[in-house]
Parts: sequence; structure tokens; C-alpha cells
Amino acid sequence: MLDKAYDPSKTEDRIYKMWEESGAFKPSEDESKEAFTVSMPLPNATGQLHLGHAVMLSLQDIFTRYQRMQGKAALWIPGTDHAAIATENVVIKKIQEEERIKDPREELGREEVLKRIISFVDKSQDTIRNQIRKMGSSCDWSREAYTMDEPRSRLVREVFCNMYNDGLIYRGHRIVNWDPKLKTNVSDEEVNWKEQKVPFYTLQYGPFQIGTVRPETKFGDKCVVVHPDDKRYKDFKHGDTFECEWINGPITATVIKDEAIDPEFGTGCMTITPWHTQVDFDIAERHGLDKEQVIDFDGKLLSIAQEFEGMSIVEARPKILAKLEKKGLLVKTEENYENKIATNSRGGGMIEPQIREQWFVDVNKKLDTWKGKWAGKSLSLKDVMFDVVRNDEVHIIPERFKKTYFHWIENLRDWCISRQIWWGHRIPVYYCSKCTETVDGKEVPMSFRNVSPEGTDIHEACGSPVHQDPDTLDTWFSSALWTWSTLIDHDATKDLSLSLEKMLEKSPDFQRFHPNQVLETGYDIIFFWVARMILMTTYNIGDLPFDTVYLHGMVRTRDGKKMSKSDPSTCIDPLEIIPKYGADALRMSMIVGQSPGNDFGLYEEKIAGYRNFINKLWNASRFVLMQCEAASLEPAEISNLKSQISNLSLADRAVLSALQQLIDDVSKGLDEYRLSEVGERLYSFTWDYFCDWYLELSKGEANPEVLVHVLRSIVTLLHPYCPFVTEELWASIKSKDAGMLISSDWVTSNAKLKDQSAQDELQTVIDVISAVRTLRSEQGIEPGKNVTVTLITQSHGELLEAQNEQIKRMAKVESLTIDTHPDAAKPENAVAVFMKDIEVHLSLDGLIDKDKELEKLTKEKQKLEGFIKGVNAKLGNEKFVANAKEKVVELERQKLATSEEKLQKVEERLKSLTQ
RNA sequence: GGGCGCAUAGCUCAGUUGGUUUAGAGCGACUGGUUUACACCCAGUAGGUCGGGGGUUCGAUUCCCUCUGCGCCCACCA
Repeated sequence: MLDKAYDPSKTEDRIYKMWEESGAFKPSEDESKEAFTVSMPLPNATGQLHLGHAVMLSLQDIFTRYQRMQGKAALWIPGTDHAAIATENVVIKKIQEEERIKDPREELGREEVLKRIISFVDKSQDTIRNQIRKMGSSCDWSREAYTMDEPRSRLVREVFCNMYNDGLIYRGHRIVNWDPKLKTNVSDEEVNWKEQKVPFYTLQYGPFQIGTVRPETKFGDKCVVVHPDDKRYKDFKHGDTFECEWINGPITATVIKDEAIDPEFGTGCMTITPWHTQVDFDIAERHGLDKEQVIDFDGKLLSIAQEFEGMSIVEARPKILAKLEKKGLLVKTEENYENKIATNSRGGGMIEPQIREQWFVDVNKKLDTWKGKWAGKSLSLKDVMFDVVRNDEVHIIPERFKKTYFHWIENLRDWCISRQIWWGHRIPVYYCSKCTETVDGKEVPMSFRNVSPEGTDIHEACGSPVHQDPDTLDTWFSSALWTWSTLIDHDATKDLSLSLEKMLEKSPDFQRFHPNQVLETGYDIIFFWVARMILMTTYNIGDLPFDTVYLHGMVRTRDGKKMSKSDPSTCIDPLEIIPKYGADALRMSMIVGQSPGNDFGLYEEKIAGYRNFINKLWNASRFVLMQCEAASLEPAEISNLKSQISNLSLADRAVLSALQQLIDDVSKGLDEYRLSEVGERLYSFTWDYFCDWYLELSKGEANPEVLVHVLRSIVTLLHPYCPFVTEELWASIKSKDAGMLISSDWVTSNAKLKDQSAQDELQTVIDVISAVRTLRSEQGIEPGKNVTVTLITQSHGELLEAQNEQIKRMAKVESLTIDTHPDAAKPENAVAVFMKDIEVHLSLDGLIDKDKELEKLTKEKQKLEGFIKGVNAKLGNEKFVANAKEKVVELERQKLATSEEKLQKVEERLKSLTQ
């Protein structure tokens, strides 16, 4: 017999082990089965499981389990990401703290630092793997992938070389987001903008006045830019020069006219610093102006600043301002100017835009080297990224995120993919120490690419030593290949003679499981990952990565705040929750009530609520098992229902019918990814219908076979949501020839069991029982006390007569009279409830509380009158009758008739009470 | 500066093509309970003019416009 209360901590680990060891997570090898693939969004190899992971694991596990039970070859591929910058930072900090090494990169060198990182990752990968297991994730561990493992590394190099050869990856001098603290640049997506109030300075620049918040960048400003149409500056012509006294002495300045200037802002003119500002860089490019570096890569001023050389910005700024003021060049200072400063979201410092020679993916270049359905067309990466979503080849749930996606593509600039950190895929480009080539008119060391993971030491053509590009790739470069890099055949990747196309051909998993059906992730990484996967996959393999993108919202606190690790009081740790409430409860609390794309609050009471639900399910099963025992029936011996169908009670027929509806609703809802709604439906069916009514009714006349059948169905339908408890229960309730629930078939509805009239009839009985209970409660009758009830009805006599034992038992009625006479006498000294064609009279021993009853009936009367008035107005409206659907009109008429009948009875009752 | 979202019971939220809903759930509140599973429970009750205003419609929480209040994303107005 089951324990009195369900204890998840006793079962979950054991069940997970059973699943894993049985091979249940592996997709069926039966080739005739349709494939269903989901790729797990790579948790960081060094991370700890947090609620963000818990949400995505729950959602993806529900998708996978449902499809697996539907008979598909369901594959959910787990994996981890090397998280380049994040991981390197963690390890560097650790070395600094533990070994008191101030600059580990400087002191230990590349090889040693990488060694430390790898050993750290090795250790922490196990942690995240086990935490993923704790959530019940039914992913196929035998196919686990890692962005830095051999097969994935090969593909990264392969893709890089392909795109380089096709001119999509290029090296160029561009403004990048440079982080002087971490000594690397980051992509536009990794920059965070923070609002700050800073002083705004107006400086005299020859005859012009220019505004700035960064006087320290102004040393090299040799051009003043105005809008071509600005009448204030019409006397200056484009290209005019003038002498002007500037920070460190006289300079010759040039007037530039460019439409990038907003004449409405400030004085309508500005000087430009092309090396440290994107807009200025663009202007300088348009007019062929010089670009000069003012701040070095450590954030210190260069020699152009003369006496300020070597100073940090913080140190130099007040001194520069003092000098400007002394020279009379500082016109005014306005405080509290709102400005946005850029910081590195990967835990770095303030971003200093710098011109650097970096690697980029060209997103605008049209080219005709596309594969698959795009073969032969001249398209840019942007074109395809745009088209596949616009043409609904990739569906996005919720749909509104399409707009966000389009808007992002419109603003997209070339993707800077090189990073100056060591942890990551090193750029597979090698330079000869001797040979040179000419690129853009400049002589540069000759470079070549190599897809081999082995280092290349010698330039074969000349025998000179070579060196590899020191930079590594953006971590998202490798994650962008994830849907298919995970399906690649390992041996194929070892064969350097194979092209990417051939490798894919030789990968059975790829052939079978790509593309993914659904890609599930948080809406916050739609740009980092979803968009880049579309970009890299369409181009490199000529196929889409996935059919559908399901975006979940962010987990928040009860009051809608972000959960932050720095404030433990707001933060729920799944690893603390699971032992206390169970993974099932945590899963449900994050799925039900959560709609895609919207943030949702999570707090302990909510989780406790679902823990209660799971315990309810547990106890319902306990009850069913007790009924079996009482009937000397082994659940395992019950294989199907057919033999029993002839001998069913009303409640049996009703519950079986309602179950068919439930099965249809749940299956349809899951097909359409409406997880919250389905979860709610299951919750309410289980608790409010199955437990509260069917189980209670079965205490009067139990049919163990129906009980077992319905329970099995419920447990099966709930399995994707709460896999542990359902699997545990399954062991006790399954038929003897059934295997584990995880591998069982989904339930299908049986039209023969649908019986709407049984459901309606049972509902009438339920309503009568509820009415009696309400009357008892209103009159303060002790719960245990038996009462006398008279039911007056014209059309339900037979039904109520047949169910009278159930009504008596469920409502604690001792004497039940059912009177179908048209002029039935109403009992004296009783209180009543009027239902549709049923009057429920409860007789009292003592006197009824007349005032209370009058008050209740008066209230009811008013309500009915108001309602009837409304319905009458509706039906009296010719346009309504003419325009509304017949069904709707008919319904209104029925409502009116029912309420009028009720009102009449209420009025009669009131009259008799006041006589 | 653009774009998007949210505003529904004390709290957290559902509500799928506008009418089977005189708006639902969970938690909380209140009244009463050891009834053959479950106090992680049972029975019952209270509580909302669906943010304000306007429009479309026979009919709007649901569609459109507008205002107010929050929140998010994108965009380097120096």
C-alpha cells in the first residue's frame, strides 16, 4: 500500500535512474517512426542550475515526453556551452583570489590558463549535468554535446573557412565595442546601456561652439560638422578651413557638412572623434577624413594628449577641463545631462569604442553560393533571415516576437565574431612569417586557413614558421550551429578529407533528426541565439534549423521584480525547492499560469499549491487501490474496460464521457503548445471532478475497473507535466503487460464512451447535492446531522429517484421525498433553493431563520429581475434577433424562460413567508 | 527617438477567432468540519461597473482610437 503522503525525495532519484538505465530517453530506432527533435539551449558548462534553466527544462521535457508517448522517435539533445568570456572570467578571478596572482594571463601564459579553464570546466560540467537530471529531464545523454568538444570544434572551423572562402567572413578595421578592463571587444548585443546624469560641456572651437560629455577625447578633433541645410552656418562651405586655438595649441580645422547632424540639438554643430565614436567614424569614412587614436587599449591617453599622456580618463578629465577653462575655451557647463554609457554585460567594464582590426560576418553581402532551396539565388544573410520568418517557414510563438525579430534585422550591422580572450574556438587562420600578400592595397602577411584541429607550424610553400591568429570566436558562433552540429557523426568529423556536406551525408542522426521541430528558449536570447542559428544554418547547410520557436518569459518574484543572485531573499533556488516540494511541483508551478513571451511570478506558496495537487493525485490513487482491494481485484489484472461497459452506473458513464473530452482537449492543446491551459484543465479535472465528485460518489457504488481505467488515463495525461509521481503511481496501477509509463502509449479518446446526457444528468444530481449542502450551511445545521429534503420536479423525477441513495449519502439527507405532482404541496417550515425545474426544500426541526431567508430571497429576486430585464431588452431588439446567430438567440430565450420560472417560484416563496 | 507588452477579486494570474460566462483559478479572508484516500484535506461564504474616455457593432473584458500608470526591447543626439 502507498504511503499516506507522497514524498518526492524518496522517489525522484530512483525513478530517474530507472529511466536512464533503461534507455527510455533514447529515441526509438524504428525508422518508420516520425522524428521529433528538440535541442537543449546549452546551459553554461560552469553554471549552477537556476530558475531560467528550470523553466526551459520543464517546457522541453513536456514537449518531448508528449511526443514520445504519441509514438514519435523523440530526441532531446542535451549539451553545454563553453561560455567563453563568462568562463574565462570565473577562472581568472579564481586564480587571482586563490593563488594571489595579479594578472594570470600575463604570468601564466596562454597554455597554462587554458589548462586551468579546462580542468575547471571538467569538474563543473558534472554539476550542471546532475542538476538537469534533478528536473526530470528526459534527454538522451548518450548524445550529449559540448561546444568545445572535437566534433563541434571541427564544424566551427569548417564553417569559418567556408564562409571565409565565400567572402562572408572578412577581416577589417572597424569600430568595435572595446572593454579595456577585460581587454576584449564584444558584440553589439553584449553591450548594456545605462542611463547616467553627467555634466554637458560647451566648448569654443574657433567660431563654433560644440557640446560634449567627453572632453578627453577631443584632442584630435580637427573637423567641425554641421548640417548642410543649417542656415546659421550657411557662410561656411564644406571643406573650408580655419585656424583655431584648441586644447594643446593652435590647429587648422575643417568644416564638414553632413546630414547625420541634428540641427535641433544643442548648437547644431559638433567636432568628430572618428576613432572612438561609431557615428563619427561613419562621417569620416564618407568624407575620407583622418582617424586618430586618442585613448589606448588600456583606457589611457596617448601622446596626442601631450601633458596628459598616460593618464586615465578619470584622472585626466578634470585637469583637461581646468585647462580649457583657463584658456577661455569652456563656454558653459550644464549639470545633470542625461547620457547613456555603455558597459560590457559579460561582467566587464565601461565600453570604449575603438577602431580595431577584427573578424566580421558580412550580413549585407549578396551572394549566390546558397545551398538547398536558396541555391542559385542572389541573397544576403539578412535577406534569408528575414524571409524565412516572414514566409512562416519558421513559426514564432508568441507571434508578436516576429516584429522584434524583423526590427533587429533591419538594424543589424556586421557581426563582430573575434574576441581577444583565450577560452574558445581559436580562429583557424595562420600567417606566414615571411610571405606577404596585398589586401586592400596594403601589404600584409600572407594568411591561409586550415580546418584541421592540429596546429600548423610551417608554411609549406616557403618553409617559414607560421603563427595562428591569437583571437577566439564569439561563443555564439558555435552555439549558432547547435541544431545540427549536435547530430553530426563523430567519425565523419575526424576525416579531414570530407567536406561539410559529406559529413552531414554520413551522419544518420542528422539525416533523421534535422531540422528540430521546436526550439524552446527565453525571449531574451532571440537575437543572440535564435537569429544566429537561422543565419548560420540556412547558409551553411541550406536548411532551416527548426520549424517553431517557442519563447518563454522570465521568472520574476511575486511582485514582478527580477530575481537576482545578489539578493537571496528574492531568489528561489530550484536546488533547495526540489528536495522540499519535489521537481514535479516545481515544474507545474512554472508551467501553469505562464503564457509564452510573458514574464511570470514564482513564489513558494505557488509551488506548495502544486505539491498539494500532486499529493491529491497520490491519495486519489491510494483510494482507488483500496477499492480494488475491497473488491479483491488486482489492478494488474484489469487490462481493459470492454467487459464492464454493460453494467455502468450514471457516474461511471458520466466520468468516462468527460474523460474522452479531456483526452481530446489535452492532446489538441499540447499539439498547439498551449501548455498552461492544458495544465489547468488537467488540474481541475483531477481535483474538482474526479476527486470531488466521482470518487465521492464511488463510495456509494464503486466500480474498481472504471476507477482504475480513469485513473490510469489521468496519470498518463499528467505524465509530461509531473513525470515522477505519475511513474511511481503507474507501478501500482498499471496492467501486468504494461511497461514504464515514460515509454507507454498516449491515451486516445473512444467515441463510444461519449455520453453527453449522462454528463448532464450527473450534473443535475451534483447541483441538487450542492443545493442541499448550501441550505444546510446557510441554516447552520451541524454537518453530521441528518435532514429531511423534498425535491419537487416535473421532468427529473426518474433521474432523482434512481440516484436518491447517492443524494442522501452525499448531502446527509435522512428522508428524501421526490414529488413530481404538478401541484405538489410545498413543505412547511422549510428553506428552499430553486433550480431549473427542480425545487429543493429543506425541512427544519426548529423554526427557520425567517429574516435570513427573506433577505436571501429578496436578493435573489432582485438579481433575477435585473437579469430578465437585460435579456428582455436583448430579445426585444429587432436587430439582435435579426443579426445574431440563431443558436445565440435561442440560448437567450432559454435563459429568459428559466429565469422567469425561477423568479415566479422565488416570488411565491416570498409571499408565503410574509403572509 | 522608435517599437512592444501589461493594467481583470486583497495578492499572483488565466480567459484561442466579439455572444453557451449576469467574468474564472490558485493563494489569502470568513463560517463550519477527524464524512470508507488526502488537514499537503472536506463543505460552504464573501469579494470585480475586466485602468479612464471615445468609437465600431444588435452585442466588447475580447476589435479600433485616445489618455493615464507601470514594464521591456531597439536606437551611440554630440
